[in-house]
Amino acid sequence: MSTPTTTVPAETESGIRISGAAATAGVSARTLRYYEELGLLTPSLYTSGGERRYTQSDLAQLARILELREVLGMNLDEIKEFLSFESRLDVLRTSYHAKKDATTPQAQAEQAATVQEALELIESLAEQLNAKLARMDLFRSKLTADAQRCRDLLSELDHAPAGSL
Amino acid sequence: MSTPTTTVPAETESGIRISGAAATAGVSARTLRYYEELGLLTPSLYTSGGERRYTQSDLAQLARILELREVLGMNLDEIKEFLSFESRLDVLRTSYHAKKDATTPQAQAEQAATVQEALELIESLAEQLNAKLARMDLFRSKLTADAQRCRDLLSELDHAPAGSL
DNA sequence: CATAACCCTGACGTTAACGTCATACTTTGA
DNA sequence: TCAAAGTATGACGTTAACGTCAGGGTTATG
Repeated sequence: MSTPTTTVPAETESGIRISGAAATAGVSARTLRYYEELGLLTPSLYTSGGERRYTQSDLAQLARILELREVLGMNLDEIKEFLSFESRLDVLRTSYHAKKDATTPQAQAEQAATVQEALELIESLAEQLNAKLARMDLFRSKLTADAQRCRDLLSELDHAPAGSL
Repeated sequence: MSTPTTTVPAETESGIRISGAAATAGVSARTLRYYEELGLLTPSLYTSGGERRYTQSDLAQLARILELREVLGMNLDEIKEFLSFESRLDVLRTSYHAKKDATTPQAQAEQAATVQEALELIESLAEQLNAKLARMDLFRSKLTADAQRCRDLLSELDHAPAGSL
């Protein structure tokens, strides 16, 4: 309300600092630097002094990376390839819908090839995923059966009070 | 048909040799030796000369280990712990059903504790598995959606012949 | 029964994915 | 403005899960 005496509440240069980003993602700062080194996640901006500042979308990207790693068990190279295809596809989609077919036939052919490649990657991934899901489900049913047998054993042990016979 | 002149088809000392076992399991001989070193898989017998010979049940055990590793993403220590609980449970079950409650109350309490522990391990594992399955399923649906969008894009590109407009 | 084809036990090498530490610079908050 | 807290950049350390190689026995087989 009064004269703005440069009393901005926080963050001289806005964005999340590296340790904050690491903490919210549940990883270490070293991990973030390492991912950047591999080209997996580059912070949206740097301060003039050279510090990394992460945005929300950076954090979202990071979450995706971690999901690919933890849930699908991909290694960082596979993740990089996957992300690369994804972003290439995104570029294609937006550019395609923006400047509707103002492209040359050669460019169109290239685009089609990229999409084709991405489609094949995705389908192969989906196939592997399905196979894995099936095996995991089978394993789960075995597990629940085992658990039931444990419970049976326990109730037997309980209902045979001390030294019956 | 004729006199059996010691013409046995194969294997002086029976059992599968290490490279054969490794080949059928799709791993290396080094891996089998390593697993033995960690106490994960000990061959059922050794020849007098000191060579490892694997049986079918050894191979089955190996297959389980690999499943735990590949499908569930366990590391070898976790696998060892899991297998240990499983075998302990097996011992309990058979001994319990054999010499029906000829045990002391203390032994019974111990058994119950072991079963309880195993049950908890199994349930926690099942829980983690379910969580992972859910996340994977969600990922799968995203993947199939992506694939569909790829196909849409492709058909658009195809049906716009060269430089339409 | 000789010999090619395996196998044994060390023991050192390798790779991915970070951990840790030193040194020097930046940012923040009183 | 100035100290405390955080950060950057090397660079070396670490761990799991094997790979690989040497030197020397063992097995299968023509």
